Amino acid sequence: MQTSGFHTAVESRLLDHDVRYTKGRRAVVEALAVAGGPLSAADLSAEIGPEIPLSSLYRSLTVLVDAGVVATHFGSSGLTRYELAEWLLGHHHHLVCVACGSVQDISLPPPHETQIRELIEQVSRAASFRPVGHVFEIEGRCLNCV
Amino acid sequence: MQTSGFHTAVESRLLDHDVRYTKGRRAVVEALAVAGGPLSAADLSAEIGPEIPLSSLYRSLTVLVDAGVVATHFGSSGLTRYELAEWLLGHHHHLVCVACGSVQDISLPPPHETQIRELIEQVSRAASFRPVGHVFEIEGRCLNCV
DNA sequence: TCTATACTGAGACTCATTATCAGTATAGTC
DNA sequence: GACTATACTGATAATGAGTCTCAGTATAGA
Repeated sequence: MQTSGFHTAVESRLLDHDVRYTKGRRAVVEALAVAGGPLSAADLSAEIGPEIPLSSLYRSLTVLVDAGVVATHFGSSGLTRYELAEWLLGHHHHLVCVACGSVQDISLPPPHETQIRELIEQVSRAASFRPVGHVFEIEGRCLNCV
Repeated sequence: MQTSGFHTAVESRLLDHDVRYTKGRRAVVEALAVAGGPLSAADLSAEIGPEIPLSSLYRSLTVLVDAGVVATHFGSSGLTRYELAEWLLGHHHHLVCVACGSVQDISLPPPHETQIRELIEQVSRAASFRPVGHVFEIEGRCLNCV
């Protein structure tokens, strides 16, 4: 992924939220941009290095989530993972490995995505539920854990 | 849901795992059986009452999960919720309220379920991924939180 | 350069969950 | 029924992800 282009997009989005695009926040966005799926805070810390302490990392994540730049993902194993929001990364879904816990992004063929959207409309209407998003994940074993 | 019938099924399953079906474990299964969606440990404790302390409750849950009687669900807000396994409850999906965190079970019309299964096959094959299950959740606002 | 305010780093803290350990209940055997 | 091995429980301590606090630092705007 080209990490140069969207830094300005992220920066202007943060400015809209009266928030600066500092070194620590930039490091988080950079690390998420090159990842192939959502990362935990520990993953991020390992990726970025010790120059950003965990407390600052968590705070950066909170700010970025509030500004809609980063999305949270609560997958298996019960720890929070983070990834860039869909307006940066595009709509996608996840392959979750039940053995090693890794998460890989995939995108679905457009007709299937349409099917899912229709399904959501139909089911939500029946349940008087107002949908704002959906999670579709395939659980299984990745190439390394077969 | 009739809670009488499957206690014997659960008991025999636990016996297969060399594990007893004790009062505390029975209370957990009973509480999950009457719930309309996955419950957190705190929910369960409130439901069951103080006669089962939290430490025992968590242990019971661990045993039941290991035996395949209970399934874990890691939803938003980062806390683990528990529900009866699919062989007891039937295959279903979730409506997750982003406001109050509640989770409601739904089942999809069979043709849609078939669509999803086919989609999973297709996507997994393309990614050399061996699927064992899937999560499909609709996020939005429930009737109480509109 | 000055000032107000946002941000950072270190460490204390919270809270869900897990581990420990001594005591209790239970199944199987005599 | 008594005995024994083992599973189970309850209380409590420990763990670990994530949050809060506070003093010090950086930055934007004047």
